Amino acid sequence: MANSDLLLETLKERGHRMTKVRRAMLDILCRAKTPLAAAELISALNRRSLAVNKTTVYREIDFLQREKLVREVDLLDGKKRYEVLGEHDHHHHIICTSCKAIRCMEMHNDLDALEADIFKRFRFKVTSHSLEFFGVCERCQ
Amino acid sequence: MANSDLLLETLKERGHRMTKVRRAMLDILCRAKTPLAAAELISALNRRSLAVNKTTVYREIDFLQREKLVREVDLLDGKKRYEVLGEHDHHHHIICTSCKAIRCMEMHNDLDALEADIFKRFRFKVTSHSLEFFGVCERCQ
DNA sequence: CTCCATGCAAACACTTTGCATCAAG
DNA sequence: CTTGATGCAAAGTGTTTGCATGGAG
Repeated sequence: MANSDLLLETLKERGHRMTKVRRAMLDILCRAKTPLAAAELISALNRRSLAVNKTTVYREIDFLQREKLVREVDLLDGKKRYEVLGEHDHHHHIICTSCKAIRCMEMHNDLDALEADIFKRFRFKVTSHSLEFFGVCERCQ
Repeated sequence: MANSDLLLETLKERGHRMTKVRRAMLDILCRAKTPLAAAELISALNRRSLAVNKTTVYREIDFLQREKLVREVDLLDGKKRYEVLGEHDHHHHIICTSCKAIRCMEMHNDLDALEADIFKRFRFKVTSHSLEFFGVCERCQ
């Protein structure tokens, strides 16, 4: 989705170290077409002949989240998933409850009006939202 | 939120048994102002002097979900939460990332247009969605 | 050389399963 | 009685912690 070189540059500028795992994880996350769970990340790393420990992966995910380069997504399948937080590629997910396929869906300013309304009604300042759609894909219908 | 007697009646009509735990859980879920996690349900049951095993609680939650009386909600705090699925009380949640307070927010036909659009674009039939807002509540700002 | 990054084992939190017993209808 | 509900212990799954070692800058 995004360019991992850009993200690496960002981290460098912030004074963070560049390691093989960090580079690979960012690259994998950037190329992923759907949010990845920790186990999927580990598999992907292994496929690149990187035998990374799960602890490292979880810690790196934490790090990338703290750096605001990655965010957590919950698709109600019992594990946390992660995706890179691109500059402008705001999107949501469509999950087929039959075949479990996940697909992303671009959207712009989708909930701005709603969030403004929430502020008016509750003085609650929305900083993020999660919005996922569940249903049946064309093939499974 | 909803009336537990109504739900009990529904279950009875479908030929299901009525037990002390089932009655109590439905009542607790109906009175809850926010979705409850399994541990919270157990505490609530204990407060009513019902010493219920966690296995029973998880199994009852499963049952109520299969019966479409309860649905799972994920508020990104690491545990599944559950709430009764009222007839017309479609709502979403607003979660303060500072004090963790949860509040519900009524909404009507909120995403119908979006879901119609999804069907047009992907032939994907949306059956449900999850939408939660994260941010800072008035008091924590 | 100094920290941050990593690996390993063990602990943790939450949820599920297997099997024996109990109780609603 | 029959079948679904319950309890208990144990296992399962995903994630986190403590501590020693390794590697980037």
